[in-house]
Amino acid sequence: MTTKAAQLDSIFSALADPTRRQMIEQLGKRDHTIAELAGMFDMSLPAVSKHIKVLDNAKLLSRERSGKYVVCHYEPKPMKEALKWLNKQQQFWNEGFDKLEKYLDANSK
Amino acid sequence: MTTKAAQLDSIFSALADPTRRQMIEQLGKRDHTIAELAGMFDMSLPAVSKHIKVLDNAKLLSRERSGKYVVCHYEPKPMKEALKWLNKQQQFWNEGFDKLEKYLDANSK
DNA sequence: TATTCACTTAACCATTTGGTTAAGTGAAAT
DNA sequence: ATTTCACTTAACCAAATGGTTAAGTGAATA
Repeated sequence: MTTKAAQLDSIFSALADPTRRQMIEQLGKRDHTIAELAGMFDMSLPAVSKHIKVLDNAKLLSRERSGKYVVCHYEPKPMKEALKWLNKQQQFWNEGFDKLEKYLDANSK
Repeated sequence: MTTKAAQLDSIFSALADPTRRQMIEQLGKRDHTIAELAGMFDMSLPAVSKHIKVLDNAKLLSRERSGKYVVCHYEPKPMKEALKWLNKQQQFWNEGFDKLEKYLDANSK
């Protein structure tokens, strides 16, 4: 199965915002409640809630109710999809580079 | 020197659009003129020109005049910056996972 | 049961984005 | 010199983004 474009759309646009990248960085270390995340950034709770929603839509995190708290948990799978695309791109580029190198080698005698 | 947030902003938002990702895929294989790229996508030249500009601002490509043509050349450096961030994120996450594994190992006897 | 706490949703606003068509520019061809 | 080709910029538009404050919801506490 190949990654759908729309999936990469939501992943890359989720990662395009510095606040959201920082949130991911924090969640990579451990789970956090929304209020904890809000405490790290100088913006209103609704603003934070919106960012979380964007990350949730991109499946970069999952939310779970724990009593009156909502705990956010980092989900690594979409990140791997992004890495896959970037690596593939680099690989193709390197192949092109290899071709050039081979050409240069073959004609350098 | 550490990658500035604004740099990753422009890279990830450039990659958030499917048309621009396809352009990068094509340019990864070989250079193309603007008109060639335009031919691959069902949109006006100005629309293509705008996308190219976004990729140029993110330094994912360079433009050079060649007679009356403008040739676009793929630049791999920003892609490496994106890969660096994603890998770092995965690495931290894996470290956390290792910690969990170690804990489980230590308490499994 | 009423209140409070931890969010979420709604309504609003300014800015950005991604497209359009029309006008401008610079090199090539006639 | 004029026209044509390959863009680029300008002006416009609708939709999306990222923030705000105010109102709504669901679980815990008094």
